[in-house]
Amino acid sequence: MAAENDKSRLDDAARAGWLYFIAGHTQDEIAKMLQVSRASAQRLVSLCLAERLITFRLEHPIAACMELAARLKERFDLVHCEVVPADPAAPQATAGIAERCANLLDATLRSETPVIVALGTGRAVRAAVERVTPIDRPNHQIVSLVGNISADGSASFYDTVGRLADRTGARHYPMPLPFLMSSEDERNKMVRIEPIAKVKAVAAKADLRLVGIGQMDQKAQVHIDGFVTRDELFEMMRLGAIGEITGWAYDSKGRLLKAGTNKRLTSIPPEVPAKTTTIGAAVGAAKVTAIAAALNGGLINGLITDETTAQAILER
Amino acid sequence: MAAENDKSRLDDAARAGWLYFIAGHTQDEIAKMLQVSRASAQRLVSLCLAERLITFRLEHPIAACMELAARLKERFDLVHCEVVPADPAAPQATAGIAERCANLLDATLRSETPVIVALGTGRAVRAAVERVTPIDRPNHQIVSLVGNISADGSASFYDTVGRLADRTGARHYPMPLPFLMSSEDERNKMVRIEPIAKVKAVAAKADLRLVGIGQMDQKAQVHIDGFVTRDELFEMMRLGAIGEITGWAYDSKGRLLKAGTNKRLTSIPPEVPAKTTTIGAAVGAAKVTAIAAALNGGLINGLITDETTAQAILER
DNA sequence: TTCGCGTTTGAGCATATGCCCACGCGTTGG
DNA sequence: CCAACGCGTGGGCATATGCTCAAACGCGAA
Repeated sequence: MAAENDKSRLDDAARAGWLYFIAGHTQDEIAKMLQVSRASAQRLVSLCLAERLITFRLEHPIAACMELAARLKERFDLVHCEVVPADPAAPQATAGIAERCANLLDATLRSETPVIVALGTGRAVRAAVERVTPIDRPNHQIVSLVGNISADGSASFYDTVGRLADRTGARHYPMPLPFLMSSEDERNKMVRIEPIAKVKAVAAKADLRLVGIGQMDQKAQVHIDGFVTRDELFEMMRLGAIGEITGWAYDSKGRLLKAGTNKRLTSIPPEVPAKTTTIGAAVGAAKVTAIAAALNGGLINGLITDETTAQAILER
Repeated sequence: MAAENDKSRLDDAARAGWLYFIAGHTQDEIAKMLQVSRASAQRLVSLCLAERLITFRLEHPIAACMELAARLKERFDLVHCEVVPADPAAPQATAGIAERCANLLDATLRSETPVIVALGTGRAVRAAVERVTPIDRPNHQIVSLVGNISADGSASFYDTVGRLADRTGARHYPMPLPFLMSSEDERNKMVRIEPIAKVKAVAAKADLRLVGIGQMDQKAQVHIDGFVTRDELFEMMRLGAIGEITGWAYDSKGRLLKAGTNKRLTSIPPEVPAKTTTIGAAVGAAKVTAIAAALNGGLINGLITDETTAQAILER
């Protein structure tokens, strides 16, 4: 009896679901057709969903991305996650994620109330800034998390802060320091001087941090860009470094190293775990380990990546 | 440019559809996520549907039935159509359709305003009547479309009208005539006498006609039940009869024959094309041709059948 | 540059939906 | 046998949705 009842109820649920989703009738119409109250029709439709009698299939590449993003968000407890379709023609292309980062920046900067945006390193971040829609927001503040003077004394071409400020009229705070100081003592001295302390103070209040994620291997961007020497890189690798965010090297568990270049680094250190919305932006097979570690260590609480990379992170 | 735009628009539509149907967000939430107005979010979801980016799949046997019913309704312009799941154990079982017929009768009779229900022949109709929920509706009227006296002079066991009246307290009008008269003249005389004319008048005002559909072959129910002789049956078949409704034989195009037993038949003739809601109830491979012809000829404008039969009708 | 045309946008409203509550019916346990 | 319980039901309300319409926008032509 109970089974019979359940069966007929599920039949009705299926009927209702069919009429609702496939035939496109309203629940009122369905109620009349099935000779029940509208409330019951609603329950049947709802039951149809609950019992998974009906499934939705999205026939579009985006679907997989949405799925991956949802899983990443769930798994790593992220406040924000976006996965863009992989570009088969250019697996390393940052264009896709840069567009999304720009969109995120646009959304943040659109606010009328003053916001503080902190920027880290990375090609994606730089490309994102180029794509931000110009908008006049003089009350916003843009702050750099990393020194913009490279080893040779020239200003780094990663002048993302300046670029973004240009587009928004916001006040900006580049960090007028070399990436690395020559010693721990000197670093500690420098970060206490007034202009730097000011930058730190602003950064500490940031509403959004957007940072690149670098892998620490022979092709590490920090080395390629000349911020750390080959020897420094190898030392950090020996110490267990597998990734870096704004220069701060961390190991495979996402723990910041307390040695090597990290002791001489002028960059503003990440919060651990991230409390401020801190979005990592990175793609590529080489970065999978670094991204996963950053996620596990709570160095970031948001991620923008592509389909291939997202897949790899989840499959680790 | 246009293509690029369209593509990104479809991407957004897919995103919106995913968020709406799969993640279960409201359109308001989606609007915020995608940085558009709620109205636009609604447009995106709607576009997602229109572009068939998303498809619904109902994982339930009922789904196929609903689909078949919709196609039958469309193809033959029916006012009502139901297809019940085929019972693999008993392909000829009328239980399923009887239940639906009973449901239809229930629904009709539940009305407080007086209704007139006309009943034809058929096992499904008889079984349906047995399943009708008793309800007190003394103002309704139940009228028979066929004579209830069989050839041997006894009252037919198809006393569906009486049974249904018992269950509803409705006034009922059996047709106190033999199924066939001995000649056309006699038939014409009989149908003009007062009690019969009254039945005809009531039947003409019926709100619902529920009729069985019989095939005209060697296993024709009208012959098995003794209403027509073997010779009469064969004559009708020779004249092109392939089916009958309330005894009225028709050909493969659904045209009523103007010869043979039809000239001596006392049953109330079908409207052609059916204007009153006239529901045919029948299942079985043997009846496919007869049902299809009745549909094509407009002898019925509604159908209750099973999955197998529905499939066969559509594949003809 | 300005004008006009077609498209897209967001406010607002009528409608549909989801959900809470009190009720009634059938079932179970004492 | 009755009371307590669970479950489904329908009414009613707050919210979400679909749609209309006027305004803004972009785009191409003069």
